[in-house]
Amino acid sequence: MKPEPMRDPSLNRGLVQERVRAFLRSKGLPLTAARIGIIDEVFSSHDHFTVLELHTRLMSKGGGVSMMTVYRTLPLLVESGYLRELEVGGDERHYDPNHSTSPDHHHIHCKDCGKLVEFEDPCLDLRERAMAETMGFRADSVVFRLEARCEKHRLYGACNRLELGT
Amino acid sequence: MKPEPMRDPSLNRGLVQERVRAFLRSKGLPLTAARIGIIDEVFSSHDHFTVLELHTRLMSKGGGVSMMTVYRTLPLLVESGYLRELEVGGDERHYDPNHSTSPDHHHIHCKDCGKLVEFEDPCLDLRERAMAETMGFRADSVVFRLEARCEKHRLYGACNRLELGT
DNA sequence: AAAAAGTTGAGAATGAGTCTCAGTTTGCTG
DNA sequence: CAGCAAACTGAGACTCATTCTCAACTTTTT
Repeated sequence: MKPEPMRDPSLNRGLVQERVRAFLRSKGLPLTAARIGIIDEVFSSHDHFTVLELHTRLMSKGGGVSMMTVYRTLPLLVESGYLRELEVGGDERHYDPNHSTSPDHHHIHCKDCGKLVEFEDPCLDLRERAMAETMGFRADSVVFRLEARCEKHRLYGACNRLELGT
Repeated sequence: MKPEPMRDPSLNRGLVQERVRAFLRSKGLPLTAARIGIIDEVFSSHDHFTVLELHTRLMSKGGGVSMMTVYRTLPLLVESGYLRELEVGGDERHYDPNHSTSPDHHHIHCKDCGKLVEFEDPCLDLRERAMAETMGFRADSVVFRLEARCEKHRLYGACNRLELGT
């Protein structure tokens, strides 16, 4: 019996795109060509990206948008709840378009290879929620990040769903 | 019966300062006046600080050191294991001089008030270690950060030692 | 005490992100 | 469909933390 994939592919990206557009409409914000292009591109894949990477992807597909517009639009998508801003150490901002399909996944960031890996751990999730509540925080943007150094290539293995007791 | 304070004040700072100096010596690095002044100031209190804050403190106490030297020295202290670099979102780097006295504490960062709060949670520590090992990481620089929005001033309450079941 | 090795700091450079403002697009209303 | 107010866009200037450079200076060694 295989473990389930971390994300449910049936929750398709087109639906997410539509929901984000609806969010903008609900805020009374014009749905410009630039915004549509950015939304489509952001939610066309599951990959994490930086602002520059996204801009490059947009340019290569002919959707000519300036960096400035990308910088201005991404916070709107974050506000919609469908995009998450990752806080990886370093200069560049990283984004994660999987927030809606798998809200409780976390990240491991390896300082050596720079790789970002996602994982799930229901036990950690419970603990986080309990802690946030106990301390009077809104659990709204709780972030767990495991910052570590991996030993060479032993990194890419059993990264999903630990089966530890408790 | 009061809860114990999070840090043990008996592990005095003078000892930490001596250990850090020994670390530099062991690396064959000259113990210059600038480095001694920075070490003394960093480990003279338990407060988190930014590079600018530390520099200001040094200047106000007559230890005239340039920002450049501060920038160059702090990574050495991090390497010694007695200083920790915090990864708070934002432009400025934050440091935490409590790594040696309380290595397994974590941080809550409130985006509204900007406040950094430390807390301990042995359950989370175990979980972290287990996960790091399972995934083939060196547990050496595991970091847990709870990034959240506090509801006004409900933040400052039961921040230490949660007593949740398992 | 002089040479070798490493450190220091002022100022220039870098680079991600922000600001500005003139010109354009959007969505409404008649 | 035209007109218009309100909002968006982008080129380039700007910010600001951090890094680079290199000549002058300490520290340590011989």
